[in-house]
Amino acid sequence: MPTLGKILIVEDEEAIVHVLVSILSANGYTALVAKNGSEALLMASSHIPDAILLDLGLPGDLDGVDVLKKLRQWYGKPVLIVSARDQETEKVEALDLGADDYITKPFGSSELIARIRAALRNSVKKMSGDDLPATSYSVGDFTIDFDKHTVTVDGESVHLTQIEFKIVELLARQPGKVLTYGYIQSHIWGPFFTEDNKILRVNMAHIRRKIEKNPAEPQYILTEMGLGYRMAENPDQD
Amino acid sequence: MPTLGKILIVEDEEAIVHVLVSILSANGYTALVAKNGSEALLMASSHIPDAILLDLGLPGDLDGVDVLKKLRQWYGKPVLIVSARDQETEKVEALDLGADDYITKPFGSSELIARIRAALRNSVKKMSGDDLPATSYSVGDFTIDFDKHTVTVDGESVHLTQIEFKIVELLARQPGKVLTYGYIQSHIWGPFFTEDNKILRVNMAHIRRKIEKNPAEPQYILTEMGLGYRMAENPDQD
DNA sequence: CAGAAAGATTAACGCCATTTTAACTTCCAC
DNA sequence: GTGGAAGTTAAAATGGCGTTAATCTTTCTG
Repeated sequence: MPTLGKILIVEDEEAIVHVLVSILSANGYTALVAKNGSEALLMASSHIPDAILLDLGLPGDLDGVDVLKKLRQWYGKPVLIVSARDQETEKVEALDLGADDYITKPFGSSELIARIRAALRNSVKKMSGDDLPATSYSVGDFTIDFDKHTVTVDGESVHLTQIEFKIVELLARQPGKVLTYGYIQSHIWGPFFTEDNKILRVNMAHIRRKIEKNPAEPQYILTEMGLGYRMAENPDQD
Repeated sequence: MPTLGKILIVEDEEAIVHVLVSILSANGYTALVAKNGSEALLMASSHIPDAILLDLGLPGDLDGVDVLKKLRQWYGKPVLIVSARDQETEKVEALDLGADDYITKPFGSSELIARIRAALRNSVKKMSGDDLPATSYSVGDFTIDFDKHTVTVDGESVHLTQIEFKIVELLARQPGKVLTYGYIQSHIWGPFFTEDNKILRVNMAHIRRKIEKNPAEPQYILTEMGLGYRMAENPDQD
């Protein structure tokens, strides 16, 4: 029987490694093991595994988050985080850095295998990138055309600058979903955006002054305090 | 008739063991028995039961809490605590360590079976997740969408603040399971939360005022006195 | 190439949603 | 009843967000 894929386990605790290896091999996967950060990067680059199981609590100079950052610079396949407690902040950080899923100990063998399978499946889907269909989005009297790079309110065309348009487009491609400040900023200004979000705030003020009838009570782009912004959703669609 | 599942009973008192075994087998389950901690760990790893009934008051070097800790490093299936008296601190500790539910002696056979069935159902649901983590949860007229960060009651969208949403999300990701005050607080306010839980109480009042039809008799988020809160479970759903 | 215009970033400040504190009431177990 | 635990409400404190204006940078244009 051919192997279903090579999985790299990055984990320092012997006991956990043992459990993971037996689960993986029992389900047709080949397991590789790295016990610290630098070893993980080495093995990843030499063996190019199909997926990586990464423990965030690693010993040594390179911790889990560092490894994830380094990996994401070139490694396009799934990285699943395996973490002891599910600490919200850790989880958000890891997912923001591009982790594909987050598995909390303890987990059953079937859950682990299911997650790995799902991640592999999604990665294949992502590669063959078939979808990017929507060419425009509308709510109420607001319309944005992604192709033509135009925005209209009440039939009146509105001029937005580069950055302003990008922000609105980002939001309008996932209407109804809250996009965090960090998420928006990383997509507009690249991965090395400043911690502070005041630039985003003034851009939002500009956008609202242009597209909202009453900027004090926005109807198209809503604020989620402490989180980010949300594009209003059209109740009829989606 | 095929068995509904293997249940491991960890209990030292002969009489109780006898009662439990007869209840279980009368209801279609296969019962295994371990009389102390090390025996329990051995049987768990060799037989991989579908659930474990664990008495906290065990004799020997390994007490119930120790067994639970060890189990939780690899065993992902339900562990139900069976405790003699209403020893609240013990129960809180066990729940914090990841126990799935608790049953207080004396208990009726129907209660025992109901709890076991619920635990097994939840565990199956969790495992069979062939896809990524659930994106929403509903009970009755209440729905929370984890992705979109929205909550609706009776079709009406309800606004929750950052902290309020986090609390509800935490509960809704493990419906039916009691989350202790300490567990909730550590997940919302980080590991250095204050001993007192009055802030959590205030937040719960706000949440209930927004989502419950009659906050005095909550139907979605229930209070477990001395322990914590529990999200109502919908027995009918998928 | 210079000067102007538009855009992007920075700084400062006031308001208000959110969070926390505090005081009190109600509920439940013994 | 009594005492501890949970629920409720209102007020104080905090900090996040929106906004305006000033400064710096880029692009456009004659």
